[in-house]
Order: sequence, then structure tokens, then C-alpha cells
Amino acid sequence: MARPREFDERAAIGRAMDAFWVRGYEGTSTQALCEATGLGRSSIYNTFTSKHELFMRALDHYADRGIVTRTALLEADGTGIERFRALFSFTIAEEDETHGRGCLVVNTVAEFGDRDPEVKARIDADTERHLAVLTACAREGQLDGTVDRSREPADLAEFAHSTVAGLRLMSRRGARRAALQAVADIALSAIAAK
Amino acid sequence: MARPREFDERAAIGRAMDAFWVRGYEGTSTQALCEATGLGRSSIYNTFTSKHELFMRALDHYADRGIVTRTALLEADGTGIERFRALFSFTIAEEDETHGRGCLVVNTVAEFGDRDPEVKARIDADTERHLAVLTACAREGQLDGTVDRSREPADLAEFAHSTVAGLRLMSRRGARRAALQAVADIALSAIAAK
DNA sequence: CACATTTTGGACTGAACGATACAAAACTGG
DNA sequence: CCAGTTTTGTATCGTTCAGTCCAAAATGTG
Repeated sequence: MARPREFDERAAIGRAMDAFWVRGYEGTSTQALCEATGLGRSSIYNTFTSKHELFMRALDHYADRGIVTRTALLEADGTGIERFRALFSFTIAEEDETHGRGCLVVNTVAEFGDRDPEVKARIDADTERHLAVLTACAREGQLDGTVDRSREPADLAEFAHSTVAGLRLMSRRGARRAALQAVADIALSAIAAK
Repeated sequence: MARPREFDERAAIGRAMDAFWVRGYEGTSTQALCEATGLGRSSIYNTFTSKHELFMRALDHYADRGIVTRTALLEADGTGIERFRALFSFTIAEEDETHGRGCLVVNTVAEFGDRDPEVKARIDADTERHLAVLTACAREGQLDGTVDRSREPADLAEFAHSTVAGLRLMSRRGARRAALQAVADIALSAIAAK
């Protein structure tokens, strides 16, 4: 065999993710990445080949984590509307704890738009996965009578997805918790059965 | 006197704004700014002192334009709810025309968060101005009976503001027009009197 | 304990970065 | 038409950028 790694790859990706999350892709230098991860340049390039590639890994890591927690919330017990409420509450609580870091995916969409095909593919996949669980949740909510039946489940999903993005953006610009809560309440009433 | 300018300052700011809009602050080099504006480096630094200062001017320019058109929409004739509808429709139409450029303010919030005090001051001011006209519109809508009376006007304003940000973000990641329309419809129903 | 293999640290690369220096150019008031 | 002032183009500044190179270090295997 050969010399073993002195670091945990996943942990390094996590640290890199944090750095990109705060300062964006262009705003995070490879030097900053070295400091954030604690790795030397050699280790980073040896393991991740390029800054762009490391960013992709970080984005995947973030998206995977997000989908897992979000899916757990939306496939939990309870009525449809309760699960939507749980999603919004979780989002607000998370932003409260992190003092408004916002969302890496939202930031990435804002920074890249659809210019970078590799980034776009990740964003699209993440969006689709979210819309899928949100749509299922909306449909179940319509069946249990807690979600508005006059709307298409897919449309309600888009609305909820957009609302979460809006909340994350509000939080990132430093909006107060009460403001987020108000937005979430109104959004929830739009999803609820009348 | 002295040698006269060979360019229009406002026009240059407009071009710089477009560049920042597409690629962000960090993603736009001073070289790119020269090419976008058609100015030489000397002219840019002589007139705007720094990249950061030029960005501030571009941000102000964008915010001013936005507030003017948005205020016109929200202070026009018609019921409160009609004016909210006009706001959403206008947003969607604009994104349709520009093939999803999104919003410079949204992008800037995502890129900077609240790290840069000068940027934050601009963002806060812009947000306050938007919330003011939105709140007034909500209040008038409550008086004319077209807007939900059970909500605080300020909360409805936050909701509408967040919805527009969500729409711009959707558009920037390339969502279809129908999806934006669906989100706007649901948001509108949340604002409308029941 | 030597070998093959991989990781690691640090020096280094050329290119691009934001910003400046300076002299020629272009104007106006006298 | 000249003096004074500002703009402009070009060359250049030092720094930072993403990425490479290479020798030393660290392992398992024979």
C-alpha cells in the first residue's frame, strides 16, 4: 500500500461547503479553501482536482443533506398541512440558529444563473427532488382534507419551494424572525384547505 | 474649463449594472467592466474611484429604477388586489422578456449576505422602500375590500416582497413561465380577501 | 528492511486581478 | 493662441489567483 490520508474527505467537503456558503464560489479563493479545510494545496488538488470540482462535491453534499432532512419532515406522520408547517418552521428555526446564513443552493442559483451546465444540472436535480416530495405531500394533504383541493399538487409544491427560497433570502439579508414567521403563516394559509 | 467627457456617466453605470447583474460582483472583473462600458481603465477609475464604488452606483441605479416602476404599479388606479396582481404579472413578464436574468438586488443579497456594511445599507433602504409602498397598497386593499383584513398590512407586504424575490430566483434558475404563474396565482389568493 | 505507492508541504508558475502613473490629447476662459 | 484643467490611452504596479511540481514523509508488502 501507500501513505494513508491524514484527513477525512467528507469532513473536508463539509468545511469547504461552509466556506462557499458564506462567500460564494468566486468569493472563495483556493487559499481560503486550504485554511477552511485545514488541508494543504497538494491534498486539495490531489483529492478534488480543481476548485470547480470541489465546489460540485460541496454542492452535492449540501443538496443531499438538505433533501434528507426535508424528506424526513415531509414524509413524517401528521396531516399534509402540518407537514408543510413543519417545513417552514424548521427553515425558520435553522436560520435562527445559524444567524441567517441562507441557503447554498439559493446563493448558487443567484451567482451562476444557468450559465454553468454542471451547476445547472445539480440545481435542476435538487429542485426536482424537492418538488417531488412536496408534490406528494400536497396530494396527501388534499386526500386528508387539510390542503386546498382547488390547486394542482405540483403548483402547490412550486409555491412551497419558492416560499422556502424567499424565507432563506430574507434571512440572509438579516430580516427579523417575526417577519419570516409572518411570511410563513401567510404562505401556509394559501396552501391550507379553505 | 477642461477636456470634456466622451461618455455618458449614466449610460456607463447602466452597462456596468448589466455586467454585475449577469456575473455578480466578484465574477465581474475591471477588465470586463471596461469592455461592458466601452470606457478605458483611466476613465472608470477617474470617474468612479474603485470597482466597489462603481458597484454601489450600479446598485443604486438598479434600485432607483426598480422602485420607480414598482411604485407606479402599486399606486396606480384599481383595487388593492388588482395592483398586487399587476406587480406579479409585471415581474413575470419582465423575466419572460429578459429570459430569466433575475434581480440584481436578490443576487447581491445572496452574494454578500450582510457582510458588507455599504451594500447592506443599500439593500436595507431598498427593502424598506418596497415594504412601504407594499404596505400602503395592502392597507388600501383592505379598505376597498379586496385584500384580506385578518392580516397586518406590513405582513402582507413582507409576503408579497418575498414572493417577488422567489419568482425572480425561480426565473434565474430557468423555471418555466407556467410555474411562475402558478406561484403568483397562489400567492395572490393568499393576499386576497376571502 | 528495502521497495512500491501515495500523501504531504512548500516553493513555484503564468495569468489575471484591482489599482496607479504619467504624458498626450482635448477642451475653455482669458 | 496660450494657460490651465480635466480626460484619455497605455504601460505598469504589486498582489492574488488557480493550479503545478517535486522532494520528503509515511505507509503496507515482500
